[in-house]
Amino acid sequence: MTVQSALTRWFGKTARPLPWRESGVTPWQILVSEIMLQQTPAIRVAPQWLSWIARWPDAKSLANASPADAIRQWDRLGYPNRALRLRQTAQRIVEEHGGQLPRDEAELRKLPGIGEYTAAAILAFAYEQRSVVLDTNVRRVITRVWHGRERQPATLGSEERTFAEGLVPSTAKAAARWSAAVMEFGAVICTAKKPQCSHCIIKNECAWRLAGFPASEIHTRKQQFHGTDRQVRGIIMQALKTATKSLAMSDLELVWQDSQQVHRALDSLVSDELVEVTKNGRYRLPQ
DNA sequence: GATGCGTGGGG
DNA sequence: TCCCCAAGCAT
Repeated sequence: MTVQSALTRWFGKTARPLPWRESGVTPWQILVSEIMLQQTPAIRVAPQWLSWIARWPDAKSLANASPADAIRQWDRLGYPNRALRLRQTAQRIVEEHGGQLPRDEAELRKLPGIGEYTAAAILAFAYEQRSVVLDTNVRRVITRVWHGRERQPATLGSEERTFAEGLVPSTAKAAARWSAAVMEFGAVICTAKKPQCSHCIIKNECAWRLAGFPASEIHTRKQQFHGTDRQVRGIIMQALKTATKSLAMSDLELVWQDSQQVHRALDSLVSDELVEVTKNGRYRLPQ
């Protein structure tokens, strides 16, 4: 039995009951889940997806919502730019695609917030087309099982794409199932931090295990979060989301000790159109 | 191609 | 406490 069929069978038996996997979920709703899942764990997305879909079940309804409503409904999923782009995509779909999500990869990639991974995921999971779905889970599983290394390269290159494409089954349905299976396998078994190798059904095929689990080099430290503009942006957005009216600069300067940094973070939020300046020079979510 | 962009949970 | 990481994208 090939690794592909083993993981696909495993997925069929043990897949987590995530709400966007239920029958009757539309391609648009799959897209909403994919945007929410960008850099956010599925367990945190699930309840937010349910309430979002209950409020805005299709592109048209979201297109008619205000940015402020979308940002507030996004709640604390992080990266609120995603909420804005999702709403912009809804408007584009209504205006340019008759309210229907495109089935074409190039058309999907033109939409704000949809990149290489998300376009491939839509093709596979919403339309059951053959595509090369390469997220962090798939890259990690391929690196370990086929190349015998612990960690994938920092940047995704053409060699990785070519190799991954060669693993995708030729028929559309099998390809879509494989992508779902290998992603799930990376998310719950072949995890980054504490892989469950004792429960792994392909341990005898794993090049990483056969090589004795060699550790990869520690990569350069990421940006520290505490004290960054990112943190201040989050605090400002939280203040504006909970406010019942617009806030003055003097209000916002109270949310962080460094008022220079508040100014800088606020400027970037305005530039991102996550914050609006009123005629009176006050601040609020974009109406 | 490196960097910026939230938030929360786990070790 | 601190650090890592989580279905990436845009610039």
